[in-house]
Amino acid sequence: MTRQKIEIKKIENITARQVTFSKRRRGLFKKALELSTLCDAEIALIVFSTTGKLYHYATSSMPQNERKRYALLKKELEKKTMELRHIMGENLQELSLEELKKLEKSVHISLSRVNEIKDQSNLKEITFLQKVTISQLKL
Amino acid sequence: MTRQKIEIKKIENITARQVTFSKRRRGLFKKALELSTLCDAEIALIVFSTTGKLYHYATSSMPQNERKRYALLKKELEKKTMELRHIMGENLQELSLEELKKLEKSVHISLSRVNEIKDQSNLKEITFLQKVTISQLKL
DNA sequence: AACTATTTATAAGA
DNA sequence: TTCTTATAAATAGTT
Repeated sequence: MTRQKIEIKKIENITARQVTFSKRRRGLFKKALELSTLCDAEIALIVFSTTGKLYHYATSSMPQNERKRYALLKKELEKKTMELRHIMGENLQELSLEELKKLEKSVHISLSRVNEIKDQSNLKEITFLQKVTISQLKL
Repeated sequence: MTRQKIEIKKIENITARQVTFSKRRRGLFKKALELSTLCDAEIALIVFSTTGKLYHYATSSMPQNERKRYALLKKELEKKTMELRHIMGENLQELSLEELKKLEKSVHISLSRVNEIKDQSNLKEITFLQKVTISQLKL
């Protein structure tokens, strides 16, 4: 990328490839760290060299291996699924009074946002429908 | 890194953070792809945004099953995250008229269920107890 | 979503 | 490997 522009294809010269690998690997990990820091994102980065060496980076909140990452995703999905159910009025028995209050608050916020949307020109067509629905909901 | 040098620490402004996240994420994935191509390295990169969105890259030599399972789960999670947002009144601009109608119907069903729960005796008791507690606090 | 002034990354050379 | 440096690429702030 400098002194001369290079084409992005496998570097055949082994020495040159190793040098580039070393330089760019450092750059990549640095960028990953910066992104996670700046944007509060969770990142996992694993690099295997052709020589079999492994380089690894993961934000502290990111589980260290594949299985754990999968479990995290699964848990996250389960959580979202349950959240959705609650919002849809299912399994409300599971909720504590405190949680029910939060849910009510959420629904209120949601409805005020729907009202904001009403004012937007591209949704003018459906304003009528929304008015009818909201009056039915008596909110 | 340009126009002005920035300090590498969490960006507090949400809009600015999202913009930076989008830009740098693209940059990071590009760099990952270049490294794997130039140096024939195997790379796995996973980025989780604060909004719960998942971005993933893995060289083809990463185990097939793992990637497929992951991709599937990722898709589900993104779908659920979006559904939740819509229900919470966010990103409603993305919805078609047809989808908005469905959402309205869902909210309607949800609210009637919440009303059912309200009528249940165990909650009545809690409400009563709460009233007592509140009146006590006012003394 | 584009632009552009700078900063950062890096290819080649030492 | 490490440093240097000319140049390519990335990107922060702006529009």
